[in-house]
Amino acid sequence: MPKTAITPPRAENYPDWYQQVVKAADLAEASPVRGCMVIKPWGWAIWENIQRTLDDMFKATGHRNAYFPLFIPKSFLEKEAQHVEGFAKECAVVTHHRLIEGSDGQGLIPDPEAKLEEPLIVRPTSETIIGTMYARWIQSYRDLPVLINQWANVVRWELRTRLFLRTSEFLWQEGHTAHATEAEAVEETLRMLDVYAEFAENWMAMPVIKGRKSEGEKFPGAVDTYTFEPMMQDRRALQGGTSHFLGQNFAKAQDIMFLDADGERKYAWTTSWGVSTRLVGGLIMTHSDDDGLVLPPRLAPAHVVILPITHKADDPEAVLAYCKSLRDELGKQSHAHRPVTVELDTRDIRGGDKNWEWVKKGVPIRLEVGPRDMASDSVFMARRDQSPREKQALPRGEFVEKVTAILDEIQQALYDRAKAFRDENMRAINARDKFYKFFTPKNAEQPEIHGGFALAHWSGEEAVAAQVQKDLGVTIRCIPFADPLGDDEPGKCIFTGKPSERRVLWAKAY
RNA sequence: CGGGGUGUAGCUCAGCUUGGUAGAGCGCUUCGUUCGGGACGAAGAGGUCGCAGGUUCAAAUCCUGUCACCCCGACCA
Repeated sequence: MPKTAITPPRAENYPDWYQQVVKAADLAEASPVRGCMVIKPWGWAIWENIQRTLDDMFKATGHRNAYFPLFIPKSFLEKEAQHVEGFAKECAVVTHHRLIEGSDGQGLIPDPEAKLEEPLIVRPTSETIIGTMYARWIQSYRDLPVLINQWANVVRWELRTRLFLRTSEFLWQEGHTAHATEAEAVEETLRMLDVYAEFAENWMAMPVIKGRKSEGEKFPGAVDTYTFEPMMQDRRALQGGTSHFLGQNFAKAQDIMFLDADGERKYAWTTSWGVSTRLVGGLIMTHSDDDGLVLPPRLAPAHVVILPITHKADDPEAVLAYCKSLRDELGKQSHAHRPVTVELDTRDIRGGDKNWEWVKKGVPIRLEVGPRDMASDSVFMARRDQSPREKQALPRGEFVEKVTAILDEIQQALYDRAKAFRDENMRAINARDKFYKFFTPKNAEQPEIHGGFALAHWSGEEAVAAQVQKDLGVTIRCIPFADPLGDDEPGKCIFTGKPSERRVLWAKAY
């Protein structure tokens, strides 16, 4: 029997560990369609919780949901030059609208008679189609701001995919707003970045660094891209989500104009912002351990799982009844705006298998309830943030009363642990050779987990950043709003010696 | 799109060099013993060996073609 539920452990082969966690928790699996995944019920339930929470936050900041088409006429994509350049090479294209029987057993082939006049692109993002509609809707400054979000799937034909982190089709939300003034649009962009960061930290228990993307890393067509970057347990950064200030670039490309109070016709200022199913990948890589998935209680599909131990009870039905009443009682408690959710696992499989299955699924609290507990009116509890073998007996009443507090404690413990890990692996670096050493594995054949977040001065030259990326695979993750180590002073670029306004965050990234 | 590799049972793979018509482990089903813990024994179900041609008395095995997938790069939420 392996010492841990997941083989290999993180330290041995991190990418493989990740795949095994996804598989063991039954979150998703590869589908027959290249690069596209099937999200299974447990994974989908996590996504639903993410969606619900974010959706509430979007509504609370004044946004409404709407829906725009999956297909975008090719010409729309062509309107914004940088935008085309950024996305053209990874688009799925629809060219026909009918299939016919081919000759010689070719099977079905596109009907040449049914070729589309203009190809349709499966949206890689919806700025162009939504902007086109905004151009129709916006006439006057009184029509502004337009604050709309859509939950949708998008397709980017990625060459290499990984479950949740990068799939050809992925699910996301994309907010698209239009404003009368630049200041308002910038404020919106930053507000939504804050919403994301708050969600990441308070719900996902995932500490993040907020900042602006460098020129080389920003969204195609944006004036400024803002991002939040958490550290995964292999010390790489994950771009959690982005919020873009689009200036008037898209408004000009799509004629989004309004008549202002001063009687002048002006271009609107637009923003867009999104997070995707990639967050599930981030959640996994932030908290999970060598025994599988670890879920923060606030997003867990189930808070508590009850494992009845009935095999040697005189009266198994009585144990089950005890478990059911416990479930109902717990369900009356609430945690983070939703009722405490309880799974009662009555399946006829071995207790050990059953227990480990829920360990691997990451449920925050497991309760073993058997005749002994029933006799003493107690429960036997194990927490997912502690060792799988660490269990404690608690009086039933006390447990029910404390369950919310225990869940809060687990939520906090996960955040603290993730933050401590990140802080341990983040440092200011003031010399080029130290920087290169930091990001170079000791064993090049089988690179161990190394590096982390480096805060180093950089003068803003893209060529320098490109060279670093080429040498080390390290990129500028963001120009932090506030230096996470507290040094916001200007200095000199560690690569060129040229003046630098502030330290920027460097890391290997997903 | 470059470089490497692999397609055999639900999964992981052996068999291929030296052709003789299919194997293991895990998983699954049933029974029994166990069990506050990922146990053990017995019996059983399950594959036209990616696909199409060719060579041969005979092809998982040799040849040709083709498709798909994986890994490493480049690109990317």
